[in-house]
Amino acid sequence: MNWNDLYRILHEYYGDIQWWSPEDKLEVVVGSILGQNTTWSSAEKAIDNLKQAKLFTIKKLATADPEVVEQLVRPSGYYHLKTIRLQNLMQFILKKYKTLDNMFKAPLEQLREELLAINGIGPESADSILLYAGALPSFVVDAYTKRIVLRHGWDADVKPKNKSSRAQYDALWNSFMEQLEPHAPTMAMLHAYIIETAKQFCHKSKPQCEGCPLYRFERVNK
DNA sequence: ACCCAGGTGGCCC
DNA sequence: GGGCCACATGGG
Repeated sequence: MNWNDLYRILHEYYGDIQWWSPEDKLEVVVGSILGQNTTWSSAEKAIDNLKQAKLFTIKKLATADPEVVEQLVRPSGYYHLKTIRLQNLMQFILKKYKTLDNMFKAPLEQLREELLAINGIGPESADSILLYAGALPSFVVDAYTKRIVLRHGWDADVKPKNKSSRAQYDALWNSFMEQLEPHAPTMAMLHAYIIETAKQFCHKSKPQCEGCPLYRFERVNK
């Protein structure tokens, strides 16, 4: 499967959908941590709590009492872990770049490595930050992306170096990065299409594939 | 009473 | 490196 073809068929099916246009870049950055392995509505609750508590700035989040933050982010789950991770990230940004706008002026590859070096930031969180907060062209490979790719057998020609989850992420990520133009809006839109398709037609245990545009596409191309 | 959700890191062999 | 597991709350 060529990812540009995937974009074309989903664009034809969904048109120009509006997925998520956050008012605030910090919301994306914080959301990349609080959204880990939870529903977005739960992460949003936690973000609202932080805003209500007037803690929603890099500096305040970086320096706030961890016990206070823990209670506020509780609805998003893993509240102890996520507090540590969130404060790690905020302290890094504060110390190294001061502001998000300044941070996103850094070269993509360098910034990606720096983010990945932070405890609590894995490849998906890093790429979400780069693509959705920084508008930098780094494709996001999430659970939805993996599930759709695996279910359709499109990973056959995407060989990871080993079986670690990180190698699998990298193999898929490299494939998207090689084929797609380095254009953030296109990458964001494709990712939005993938999420929409997975939510509608590609559930984890209960297959509800009826009507999925991807099966139609495969039939046509066989 | 299950199963699932936009992950990540630690530990053990 | 590869396999397993803790982390935690909320919704279907």
